[in-house]
Amino acid sequence: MIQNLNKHERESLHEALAKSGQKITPQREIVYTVLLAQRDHPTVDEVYHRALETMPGLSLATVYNCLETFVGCGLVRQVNHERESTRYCPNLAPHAHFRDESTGRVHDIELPKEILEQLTKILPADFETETIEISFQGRTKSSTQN
Amino acid sequence: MIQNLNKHERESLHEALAKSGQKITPQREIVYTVLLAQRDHPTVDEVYHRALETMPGLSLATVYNCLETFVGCGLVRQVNHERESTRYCPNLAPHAHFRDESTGRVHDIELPKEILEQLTKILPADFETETIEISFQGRTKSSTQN
DNA sequence: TAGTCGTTTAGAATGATTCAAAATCTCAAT
DNA sequence: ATTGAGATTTTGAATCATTCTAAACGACTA
Repeated sequence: MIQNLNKHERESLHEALAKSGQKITPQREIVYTVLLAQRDHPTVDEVYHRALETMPGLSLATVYNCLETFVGCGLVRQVNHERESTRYCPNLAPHAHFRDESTGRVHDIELPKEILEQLTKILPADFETETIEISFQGRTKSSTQN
Repeated sequence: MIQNLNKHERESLHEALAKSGQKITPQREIVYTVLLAQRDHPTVDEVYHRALETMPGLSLATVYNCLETFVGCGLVRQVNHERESTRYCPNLAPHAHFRDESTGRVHDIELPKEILEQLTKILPADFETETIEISFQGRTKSSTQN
């Protein structure tokens, strides 16, 4: 059902973990695989249930741990909307998020780097940015459920 | 300690409530007053404790209710960062937020409307935006605690 | 084979927020 | 002024995502 990681993906994972001095474990591989398999910004719980199919007995706490690890080593981004459960996104290119209020789905929106540059310019001189998050909220008209 | 609302502020409040068919109550006036008195993006709990000084006996649930009401009628904006407690902001002009990681403080950043316009342009044609949130995360260099 | 250290696990704990039900208040109409 | 209907407030319990704790496990090294 869920494809294994390909060579390149496995390498990213191993490299990122190694770089921050952490180990490769079956749990981490599966959680990462689940994230790549369906890039729909799943919640922890969704990741957990998808991963259970491959590894019954996996615990929810481990999924929390794995995802936290990935965020820590820059493999994955967190996506928050209001106070809803945190969602996870393996897209590392700079992008914004659009949350469709009618479906609850989150879509990635490509973010031209000029806009990012302009944004950093509106900050006072002594403000140093580490992260910029841009999120849209609204509805899609046609809703061809893309 | 906390100034009363001035004529204009009181009007905004009454008008906004009236427009959405809701009543004016002492609790709502005080909560709104607290928000205007110190525009430092307080959490519900902070608003609650500040308001208690003027109205002992006020309940936390009421503060939740009032703030929800204000958000509902567009008087106040919510500000979320990661999974921290929601903060509240009575600044209605379009602006972004900068969260200083070293102090935890949130600063308003004026947002030129050209940028907002550009942002809406990066969306696919059938995406209709209702809200755009932009938040920076980082540190201030000088930290003259402005 | 034993020791070390990071990881996983289950379940308890936390903390922000929401809910439920009863008491109270506001305001328009009398 | 008084009343009544409906909105609001209050208290305390409930919920839910997330974090914590402590024990078990595993991989690797001495």
